[in-house]
Amino acid sequence: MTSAAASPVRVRFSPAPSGELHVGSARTALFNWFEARHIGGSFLLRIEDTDASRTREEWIDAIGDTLGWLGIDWDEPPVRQSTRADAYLAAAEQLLASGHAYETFETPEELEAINAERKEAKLPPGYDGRGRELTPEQRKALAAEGRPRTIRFRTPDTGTSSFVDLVRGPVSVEWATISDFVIVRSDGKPLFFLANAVDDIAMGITHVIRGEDLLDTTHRVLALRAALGDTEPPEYAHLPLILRADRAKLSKRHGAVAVEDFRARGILPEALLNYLALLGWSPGDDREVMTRDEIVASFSLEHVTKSAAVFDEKKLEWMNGEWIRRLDRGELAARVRPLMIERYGAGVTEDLLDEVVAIAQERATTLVSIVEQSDFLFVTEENFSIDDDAWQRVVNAERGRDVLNAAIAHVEKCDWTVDAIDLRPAISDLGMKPGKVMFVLYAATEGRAAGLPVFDSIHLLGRERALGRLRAARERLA
RNA sequence: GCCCCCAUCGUCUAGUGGCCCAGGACGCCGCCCUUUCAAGGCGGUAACGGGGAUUCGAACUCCCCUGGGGGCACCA
Repeated sequence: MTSAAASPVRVRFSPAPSGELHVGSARTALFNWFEARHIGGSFLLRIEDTDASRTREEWIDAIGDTLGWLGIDWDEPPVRQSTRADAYLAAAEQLLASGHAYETFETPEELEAINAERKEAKLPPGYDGRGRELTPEQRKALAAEGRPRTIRFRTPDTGTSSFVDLVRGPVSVEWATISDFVIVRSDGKPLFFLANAVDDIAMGITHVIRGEDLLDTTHRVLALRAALGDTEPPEYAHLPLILRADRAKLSKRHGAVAVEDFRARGILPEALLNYLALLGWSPGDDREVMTRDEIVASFSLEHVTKSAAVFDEKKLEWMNGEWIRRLDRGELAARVRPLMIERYGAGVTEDLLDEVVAIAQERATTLVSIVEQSDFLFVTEENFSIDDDAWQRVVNAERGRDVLNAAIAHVEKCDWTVDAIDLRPAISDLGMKPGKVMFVLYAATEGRAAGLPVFDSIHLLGRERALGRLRAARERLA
């Protein structure tokens, strides 16, 4: 037995590049990374692109970008499985030679027939092992017919496969329920199980941390490793799945599931990382808003939960608001700037950006909400409009016209500072409670009944534009 | 159909036999503050799926049921 110091922890995140990075995958990546950084081990990246038909180059780059955005770094150059076919095929040959695997020659139609039979017999889909005892001559003859050749791993007929999962404890299954599975396809390409086993051995992976959807495959991979001569299998930790609100699996068909979707919506990486860390893990105390470093310091697979977790976007947004408040103003401005420029173009000056951020930071929940709330500053006067609900409230207000008149009179002659613009005294003079009628001013100047603090907004708008909008509202009301 | 995993407030979770007639957070509701509100403060609502067993004592252990999820293919 080697000591812990002699065998440092090595974990890997191994996405299949068949789309944008899903939050579930991101969570898996995060937990691996947390474990590595907590222990001081290595975090590696492996691109599982053995299935060329599902792989797209741009997804590979996109995954790297997304991980980078989250602040995840990796310690060695990523391994591309598509470049390692020789190693997998060599392993397959080794298994063939040792009798752990064998060649079969069924056509797709024949396999379908086998599955139909098995279904009839109430057996799980799979293979019936009919090719196991073919003689070399028979195999040669079958191949000569031009039949597809695959390589299958011979699973035990009896006995039990078991391993101890770091989060679930002992897990076992009867071998009789697992049929011989394909490790090399008829097109000569290796399959997941083989590539996985070979690479985990080659990369010296010590801890496999992945989603619970892969729990059952562990028995196969372990058998494969043993057949390949491996004597030091890694530890396995299967993370609970992330579910939608209706407890169905989180999928791309319903709402945002890609990390990039949340990024586009103005979720901060700090917040998403923090939220994801708490889906299936807790520090064991009451802390919730935690920095990456705090999470790394406290992380332990022992505190990983066993049951599936529902992804709660409301809580994510709350947490995002917490993070928006924690950033210093300059940093927040830097995060908002690109979104502002994308949306409003050159009109976004540094001064304006800085002021918008200053007044929005206290209440915002997403970056995008800050951008949206400041739209009234960038719209031209011709295009400025008040949304229908807000206007209806103004129309229904008892003394909307009086409020507008008072505001106009004040704004016409007051000093141009936020403090001087304060319209509360003018409204109080009318005998009204400012808080009750302020929405009239929000509607007139910002176009909606609620938004960024209105005195600051008027200040930002400038006297002429603000007066123009207030007067326009007064006229429209007449 | 077969196999595997899971089960505390609506949601994320704390809880590892007495500290629990179950704690925190989000959400929701109410009140307060207030320049609207998506912010802040205070308070409230709300859970151990059911049944057995073990024990002086069970949310915590065991069994059964129920429920939820996952896997099984030449996807990963």
